[in-house]
Amino acid sequence: MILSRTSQYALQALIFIATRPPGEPVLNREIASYLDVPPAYLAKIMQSLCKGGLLYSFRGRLGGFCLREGAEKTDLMKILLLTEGTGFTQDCVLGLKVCSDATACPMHAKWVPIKKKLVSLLNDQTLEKLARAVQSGKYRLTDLPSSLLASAGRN
Amino acid sequence: MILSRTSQYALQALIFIATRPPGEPVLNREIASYLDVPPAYLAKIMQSLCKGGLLYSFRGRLGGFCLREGAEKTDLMKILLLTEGTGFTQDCVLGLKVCSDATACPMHAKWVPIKKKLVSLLNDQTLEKLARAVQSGKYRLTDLPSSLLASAGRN
DNA sequence: ATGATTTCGGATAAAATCCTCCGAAACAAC
DNA sequence: GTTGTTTCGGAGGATTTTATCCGAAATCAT
Repeated sequence: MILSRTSQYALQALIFIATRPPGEPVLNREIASYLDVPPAYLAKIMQSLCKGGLLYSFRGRLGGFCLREGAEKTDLMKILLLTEGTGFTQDCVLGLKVCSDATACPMHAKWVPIKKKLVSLLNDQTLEKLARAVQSGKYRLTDLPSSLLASAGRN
Repeated sequence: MILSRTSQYALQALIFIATRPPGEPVLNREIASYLDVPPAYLAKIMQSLCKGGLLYSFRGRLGGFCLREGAEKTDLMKILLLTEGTGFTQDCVLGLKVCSDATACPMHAKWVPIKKKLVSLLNDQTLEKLARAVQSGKYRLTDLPSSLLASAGRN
């Protein structure tokens, strides 16, 4: 799997919040139920996104989470840095501790261009863009209802 | 991490075997010590590569593992199919069960081209090619001695 | 045959990831 | 202040991944 479940939940949740009117806190419960992910686990992830500086949180009635000012401009790379750690785009495919242009694994030369494309995509995609894409109705953030699931194909 | 440890060990081991004279079995112990990976764990992986049809194994004296006939032409995709499963290149980035051109997550359209590049690279790289690259001396299969490790940089 | 070597197969342990539970603190409404 | 709601923080459980151990089977040399 290319992204951990934690990362997938985090991305989904942040994009979802970005589709909502800014400044109005969204309940963890609401996010979890919309995305169909375990609420208690999502809560932990939300917590760490707060600590990571992407979200504000409010307790009690009218509480919930909302994006920090300017966080709509946050790109996926910044988020994944929080959830996957720095190695995610830096580590050698074959697992070598050191793999640079100077001293490389046999995949390095061919791998670098793909990695670069991946990184620039992640740097380019912001929560705002992705939220708009969802709002347009052309793309989904959640699974289809299971009644339709059979006919849709996988790729 | 983009590949599991199991996959990394498997790739390293297979490439290493491909650098050795074909038909002469290589000991698990030798592979593990050369690659500096846990021998008992590597043994399990070797076993599954045998079941996957990539290796022959021989017990007893003069035993060990060697590539099946024609396995030098095996591409990385075939190997990763064994070690990562089919989802590795098929699953949706955001984790949706169904994510196709017909009904997609907001990353889908931008993601597909990168995935295609990745898949065709994996299809193109064979054990033979990679083994040659190592034999040429331009590329390494193992970590540098730790005495040099500090100065070499990470990317 | 006997002994040495090596993989095989199953059980088990350790660590990481995924996930749950619960009491406490913060906050709003009454 | 009391009550209801929500996040916070810590503890713990479940599952998967990574890793170890050991007896058994196969193989070869003597």
